[in-house]
Amino acid sequence: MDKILNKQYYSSLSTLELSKNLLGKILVHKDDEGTTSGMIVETEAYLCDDPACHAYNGKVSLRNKSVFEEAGTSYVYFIYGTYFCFNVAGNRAGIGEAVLIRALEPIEGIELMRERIMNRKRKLLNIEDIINTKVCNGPGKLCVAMNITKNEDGLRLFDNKSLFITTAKNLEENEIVTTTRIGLTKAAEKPYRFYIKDNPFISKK
DNA sequence: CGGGAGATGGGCT
DNA sequence: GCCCATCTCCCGA
Repeated sequence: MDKILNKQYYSSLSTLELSKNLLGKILVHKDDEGTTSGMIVETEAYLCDDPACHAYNGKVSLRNKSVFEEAGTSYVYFIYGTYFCFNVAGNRAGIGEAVLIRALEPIEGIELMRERIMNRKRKLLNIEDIINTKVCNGPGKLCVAMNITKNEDGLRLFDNKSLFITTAKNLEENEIVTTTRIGLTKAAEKPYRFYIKDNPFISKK
């Protein structure tokens, strides 16, 4: 039986290790509309000495405070006036590091995910993707599909009944591809993006 | 096909 | 005012 990842799990790994280790795990969100879940297939690491990280320069604001919380805390932020991105804080409290969840392979609640994407005001309607159940292939899109918003910011994923990550199969090192991050203007060359080799649900090659 | 532009709004990363 | 860890559409080839 899959178990909810606990506090010890999150705090025992470095943020880079956590980024790789979360691949293959299951993200679950339960809310009024139902349960959605998916296997994490793509992540990116953001470290505290990294110009692309929201915690770079150490300043804590209302927006980024969750990235400084203890490992295993959710950090959700709003971007491009349209989307949310879901991260898991890494390292210990006071150190601003996080893992961005970029893509999921849907498991539970696929119809609900489809509905949410179809019903959006600003449309997310790549019909080919929706037919192929690619409804979580990107950080903004998976937040729509799983209904993750600012309300889900700052939750302790190891101690929460509606939003958490569970164990699943462990991946071999050779199933993980390491490459550069996507969409950045700063520190774009760092090899901090990880995804499951040959998995069709990643956001892009 | 690949590249570029546009939508859109909160926080100044 | 301008930036942005996005996504889709549309254009030219």
